Amino acid sequence: MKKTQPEAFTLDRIATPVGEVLLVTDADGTVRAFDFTDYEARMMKLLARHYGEARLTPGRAPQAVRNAVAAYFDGDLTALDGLAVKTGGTDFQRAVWAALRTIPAGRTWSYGQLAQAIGKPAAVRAVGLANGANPIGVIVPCHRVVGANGTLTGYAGGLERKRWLLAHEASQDGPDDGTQQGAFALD
Amino acid sequence: MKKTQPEAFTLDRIATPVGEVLLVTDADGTVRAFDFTDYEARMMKLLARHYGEARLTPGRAPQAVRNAVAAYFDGDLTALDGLAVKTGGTDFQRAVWAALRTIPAGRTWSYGQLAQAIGKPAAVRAVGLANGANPIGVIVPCHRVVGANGTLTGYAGGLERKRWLLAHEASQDGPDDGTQQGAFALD
DNA sequence: GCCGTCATGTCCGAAAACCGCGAGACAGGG
DNA sequence: CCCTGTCTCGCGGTTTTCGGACATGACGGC
Repeated sequence: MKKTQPEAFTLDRIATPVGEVLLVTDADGTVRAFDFTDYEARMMKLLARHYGEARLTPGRAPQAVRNAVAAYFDGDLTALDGLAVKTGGTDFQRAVWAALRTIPAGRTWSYGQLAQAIGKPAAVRAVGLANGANPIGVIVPCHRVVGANGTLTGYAGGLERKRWLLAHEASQDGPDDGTQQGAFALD
Repeated sequence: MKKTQPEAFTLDRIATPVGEVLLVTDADGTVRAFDFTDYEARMMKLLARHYGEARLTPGRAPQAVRNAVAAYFDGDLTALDGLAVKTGGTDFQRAVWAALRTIPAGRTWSYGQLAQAIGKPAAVRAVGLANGANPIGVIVPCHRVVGANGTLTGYAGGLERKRWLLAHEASQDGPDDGTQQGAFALD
């Protein structure tokens, strides 16, 4: 029974403008999961899938990480870029998640563009799947992917939040950088 | 992705009258696996299943364990009884394997008796399955289980060896203890 | 006696379902 | 004619489900 000790993680909770978030870090201070409190069940399921009954002990994440999160929501859009993250998942999923982090704040990609970026232009739909299975929301910016026609299509934390995040990121440097960053519907 | 460090085991090889055996022990000297060399692939598969890519380093098992094994094959049939063992597997399987160790040398049970012993008299066939999945041959004496009519039915190390082991155990104290220990076919 | 039948737990492979897509066809409405 | 909304279909990983195979044995029919 014992299966090579369950690996101990720390579970922190932080308030943000879009609701409280859950932040899971390991002993090295590397981020393992990040999600909104009202989707806690989903996060737990992903953690269980990747790490097999990992032990979560409530506690405080490293100050550097907490600061970065706060800074991001405060308007410093690149504050999260330096954070170390680690995930489980299949090779394909990890490729998708890695590509996500290359999308700059304020910009959006379509699922097709993302598929192309990882060298599998036809795996468009699978990319959507992997996107939805992202265990580290916001920090790994899966919200920066929208439909080819600009619709938001979906978000694990609720479309409302996806809309808010994109607006938050777009509002900083204005729409004059030539890309279609403002193409999503603000309702 | 690293999954909670692989747990280090020692792999020893010992010569016996029925061929070389593989003996896997952990840092505590507890036996984790025991099988015949010509079925190495099967043992590796079981180890992988239970411990997920456990690291095996060739080496020497604790002398106490090596002595016990030698003593058993030399005629001291109870020499293995004191050895500590540890396994993975499901609750059901562990129940079966635990029950196996209560069968004294020189005696045999039927699969039905074994099923009854663990409180699931109907799970006869499942007991056979669990028996076949036993990662610690000989020490956990799965060879002491035979068909209700006395046929040997099967053995992961080859029926030849099952036959040898039973004969070895029966030859020591004679058939006059009243039980059906000599009921198996010696070919 | 010999044979088919059924209960039982676990693993394994195959198949299907599931989708946070996107391109193309088509019908309406200005 | 152009633009838009709706529908259909093919795409491709991942997860789930399902069915079979087994180290058996008790039972009911022939």
